[in-house]
Amino acid sequence: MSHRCGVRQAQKEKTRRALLDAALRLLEDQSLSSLGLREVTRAVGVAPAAFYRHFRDLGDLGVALVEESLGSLHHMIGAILAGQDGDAERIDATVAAVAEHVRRYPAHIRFIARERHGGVRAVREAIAAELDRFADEVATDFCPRLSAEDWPPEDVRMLAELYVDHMVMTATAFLEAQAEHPGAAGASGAADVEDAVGPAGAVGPAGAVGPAGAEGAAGAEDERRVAATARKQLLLISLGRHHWRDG
Amino acid sequence: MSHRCGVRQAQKEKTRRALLDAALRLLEDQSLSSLGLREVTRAVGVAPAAFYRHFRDLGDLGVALVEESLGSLHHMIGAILAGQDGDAERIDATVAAVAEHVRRYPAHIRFIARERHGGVRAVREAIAAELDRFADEVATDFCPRLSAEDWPPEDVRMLAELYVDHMVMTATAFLEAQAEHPGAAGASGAADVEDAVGPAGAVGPAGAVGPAGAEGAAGAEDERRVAATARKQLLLISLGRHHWRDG
DNA sequence: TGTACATCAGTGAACGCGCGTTCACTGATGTAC
DNA sequence: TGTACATCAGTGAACGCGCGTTCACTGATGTAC
Repeated sequence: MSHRCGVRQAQKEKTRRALLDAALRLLEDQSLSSLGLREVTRAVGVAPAAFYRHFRDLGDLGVALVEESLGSLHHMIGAILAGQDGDAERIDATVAAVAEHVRRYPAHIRFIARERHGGVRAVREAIAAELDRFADEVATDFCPRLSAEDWPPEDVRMLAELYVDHMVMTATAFLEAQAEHPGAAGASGAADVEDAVGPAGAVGPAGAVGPAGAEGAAGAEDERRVAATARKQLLLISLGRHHWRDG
Repeated sequence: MSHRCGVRQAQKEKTRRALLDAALRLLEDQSLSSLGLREVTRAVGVAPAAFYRHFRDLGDLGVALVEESLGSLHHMIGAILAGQDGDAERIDATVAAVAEHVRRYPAHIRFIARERHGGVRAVREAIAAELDRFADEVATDFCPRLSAEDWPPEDVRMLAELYVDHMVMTATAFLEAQAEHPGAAGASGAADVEDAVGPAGAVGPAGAVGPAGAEGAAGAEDERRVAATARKQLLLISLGRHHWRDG
């Protein structure tokens, strides 16, 4: 048997990663259902037939990209929801974290936004399932806070879904704001996108959401506007949440 | 000159409509960037070359579909926002109207949801511009209510964007709920989709959102759940809105 | 009303092209003894 | 350690196919007199 062997396994994994990365890059300018198998293998530099050693078809590759794209978000949100005290602080931290995430993994976010309602059923369903799990987590993290006020479970779920949808909405808005100014700092290739600990080039610009921002000028302002709107909307939702059980 | 002539103009318009309708139907199962020109002309029953008498390319056709798909929503929302008194009543009316709209024009809504972040730039931009106009209208309709309480313009805009995004979100959720049970009543073809005054077959099922509902069974319940969640979320937002200027 | 000419929506054949998939193969890596 | 055999990731050629676009054309509709 060949489970957990050595060099060959590693080389195969390397090609697989290259296929995923190349596809993700190509998907910045088109949707999955118009992406070509030969287009991907050409970008990687392997024969078209090699594709089939890793994926059944492009839908299969798409499903793999979904898990990769949304997996990293889980930890981020969990950490934020648990760690903060006041509403305003938690909201600021959340919006800043979303902005940073979009900066670091723009292609992943674009992929999710594009394929969430895209033309490939398997991918749509994978995204829906993952976002559902997301809402579960948010509900669980909020539950201790809310059940003390006697929130029925379906109301907790309702709130969690509102938060998740708003997060996706905000991430997409950040993406569009950043797409306006192509001359940004974090113009990294597809290679280092999966390093869990981000490269230095990706940490810097995230700080620019705050005071600094010697960037591509036009886009940074859009980004601040998106952040301000998102914060206000979350604050308004928080106000509603506090008065929910009043009457 | 031939402006506003007779038979020939009418025949041309008829073919154009057939192309739009056929494309919209085909787009229920795929995205615009994977739709083929020949696929559309084949469905209509004309030669591929005939397409160019009406549209430059499929992106051009897509932009035409955007205006058609979102145009009908303007009147609906305006009428609802202006006409109701209490928060709960207005919310109920809005959610019911969105549900009915999705039932009547499912393909239009699916098209907007799919192409809002899809692979064709011109179409994305057309949708963004139209949704922006939407937010303007909502802001204008809400302004008299809110400026009495000294809402700054950017806060009004923030709220309007939240409402528009929530409406798109809700419409999409209804769509997915209805997609679960294909045996619904309003299974009309692409032909009568554009009649402003809906056919009898389309008015019926919309009423089923309320008490009745002798439908495809599984999907109707999903739909009620989506409606209940949307109403609660809008109610929560209303609560937040009322307390917004408190501090 | 009738005739001669202009317009132009739709035709159908042709083109070159890149697609997804298949197949027997090669040769480096892994395994057994 | 050395040898003989097995595995299997990647090759490259071949296939049939449908694509978008072009072009000169046809014939019904529209216009001028």
